[in-house]
Amino acid sequence: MNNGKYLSTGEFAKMMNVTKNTLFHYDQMGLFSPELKLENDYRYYYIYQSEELDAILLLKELGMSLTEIKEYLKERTPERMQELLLVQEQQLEEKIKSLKSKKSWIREKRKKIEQLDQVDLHLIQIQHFKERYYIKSSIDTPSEVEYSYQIGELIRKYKEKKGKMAYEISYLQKREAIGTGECLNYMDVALLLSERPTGIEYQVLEEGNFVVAYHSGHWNTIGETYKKMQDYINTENIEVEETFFEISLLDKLMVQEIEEYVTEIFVRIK
Amino acid sequence: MNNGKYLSTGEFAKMMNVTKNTLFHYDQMGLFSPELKLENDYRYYYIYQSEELDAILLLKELGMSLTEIKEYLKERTPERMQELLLVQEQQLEEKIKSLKSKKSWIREKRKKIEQLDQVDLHLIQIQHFKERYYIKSSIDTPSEVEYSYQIGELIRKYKEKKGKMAYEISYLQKREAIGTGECLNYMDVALLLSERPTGIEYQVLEEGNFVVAYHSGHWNTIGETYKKMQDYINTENIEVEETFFEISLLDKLMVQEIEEYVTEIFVRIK
DNA sequence: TTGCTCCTCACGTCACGTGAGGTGGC
DNA sequence: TTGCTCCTCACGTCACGTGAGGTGGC
Repeated sequence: MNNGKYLSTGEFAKMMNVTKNTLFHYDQMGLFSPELKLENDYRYYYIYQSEELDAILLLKELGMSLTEIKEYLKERTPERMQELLLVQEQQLEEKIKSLKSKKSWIREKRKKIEQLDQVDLHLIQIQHFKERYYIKSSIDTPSEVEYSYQIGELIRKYKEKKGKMAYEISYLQKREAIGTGECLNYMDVALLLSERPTGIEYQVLEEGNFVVAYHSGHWNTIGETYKKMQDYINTENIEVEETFFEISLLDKLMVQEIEEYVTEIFVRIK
Repeated sequence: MNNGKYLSTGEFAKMMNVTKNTLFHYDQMGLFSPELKLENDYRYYYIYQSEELDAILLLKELGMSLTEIKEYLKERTPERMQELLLVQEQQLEEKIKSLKSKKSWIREKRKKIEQLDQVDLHLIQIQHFKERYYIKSSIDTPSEVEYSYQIGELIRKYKEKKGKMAYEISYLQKREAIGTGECLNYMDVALLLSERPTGIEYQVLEEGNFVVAYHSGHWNTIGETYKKMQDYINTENIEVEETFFEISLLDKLMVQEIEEYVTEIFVRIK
C-alpha cells in the first residue's frame, strides 16, 4: 500500500505532527477516520485528508471540544461554516488582545526586576513612566481590614467587567498626610493598570517624570522612606502632585521573607 | 470570620472567577493554600493572596502545568522569576504571531465563501489579490499518485520547519499546456501561504490583478473552465503570466458531495 | 426550623499517553 | 529470522466537574 497516495497511520501521524494514538482516538470517536480500512484493520489515509485534519486541529486550538467539532462536521454547509468562522474570528481577536496585554505586563514586571539589580535602593531618583490607569476606592476609616475589604471590592468589580489584564494593588497617600507621620493611613486603595479598562470608572495617571523611592523590608518602617522622599523633594525644589502611589515590586511572588520585600513609591512631577 | 480581611472559599472563588473546587484542588495538591484554616476545616483566604493566584492562573494560561508552577514557587527568587518571565515573554510572542496568522486565514476563507454567494460562478472576472507565497514541488511524471506524494512531501517539509500557518493545497498549470487539452497534467503542486515562511525555499506570488474563474463540480471537466478562461483572455486581449493556480474553495470541509465542489483558478495579469 | 454555605469523599470526564501482548509484510 | 510497523485492549493522567451525604452558623 505504500504507493504514495495513501499513508499508514504512522506516516500520516508524522506528517501531521500528531501521535498515532491521536489518530486512533479520532477514528474511534468517529471524528476523523481514514479513507481506507483494509481487512487486516490497517488504516490508510488519503493525502488530501490533511486539510480536514488541519481544520479540526485549528478548531480545537481555538477552544472547541472534539464533540463540538464533530457536531459541526456532521452537517457541513458553507452557511454554517460562515457562522463558525465569524464567531471564531471574533474570539481570536479577544484572545490576541488578552495575550498582548499579558505580554506587556510580563515585560513591565521583568524590567522592574532588572532595574532592582542595578539601582541603589537607598537612592531617590527621577524616572519617566508611561501613561497608566487606575480604578480606586476611598477609605473612610483606615484600618487593615478596611483596606482588604475595599481591595476585594475593586478586584470583584474589575473582574465582573471582564477585566482580564494584570493589575497591581496600590495604596494612595495624600501629600498632606506625610508630614503628619500618618503614613500608614491611606486615603485610597487602587488597582493600577497599564491599559485603559472598559465599562468601569477609572482615573488616568498621566505620562511624565516621577520622583521614585524604594522601601526595603516591612511596611511598618515605610514612614522613614516617605520622609526621605519629602526631604529630597524639598531640597531639590521639585513641585509634585498630590497623590503618592505605593506598589510592591518584590513580594510573595518572588521572595519568601517579609524582610526582603521591596515597595516602590512614586509621585508625579508637575 | 466575615470581617472583610479574610474571605471564605466561596467568596474568594467568586472574586477570582474560579470554582470552589479549583481552590480545593490547588489546596490539596499543595499549590496554593489559604492563609488560615480553622479547627472546623473552614478555609480562609487573605485578600492579598489574589496576586499569587492571579500569577498562578497566568502561568497556567501560558501553558505551564500545575506541577511545574508548584516547582517554581517552591524556591522563588527574583532571578528565577526573571528567567521564567523571559521565557514566557518569548513564547507569548510566538503564540500571538500564530494566532494572528490563523485569524487572517479565517478572514480570507470567510471572505471567499461570502463572495461565492454574490458572484455568478460562470462569470470570469478580474480581481485584486495581495501578495502571497508558495512552496512548490515539481512533478516529473504526472499522475494522481505522484501529486499526492509530492503534496505529502511539501506538507512534511513545511511542518518540519515549524510552519504553523494555514496553507492551501494548490496545483500549478503552465499556460502552454492549456491549449493542448492536457489540463489535468500539472507541472507543479504547491502550498499557498498568506505569510512569508521561514527556513524554507519559497516563491513570491506578487500582489496585483488576476483573471479569476470558478469551476463547479468534478475536476474531470475542469478543462472546459480553462478553455473559457483562455477565450476570455484572448478576446479581452489581456497579457497574463505563465502560471495558472488552482485551489479548492468549497471542498470536503464544507460540502459532502463532490458535485458541489468549487475550484478557483487564477492567473496574474502582467 | 429554614436556607445557605462549608466540608470531605468518590466517581466522572475530556483528550489523549503509555505500555502490554500479539500480528504481519519485506 | 530480524526488525520494524501495525493492531487492539486496558489502564493511567491531568485538571478539574459533579453530585452525595453530612455539618454548622444566623
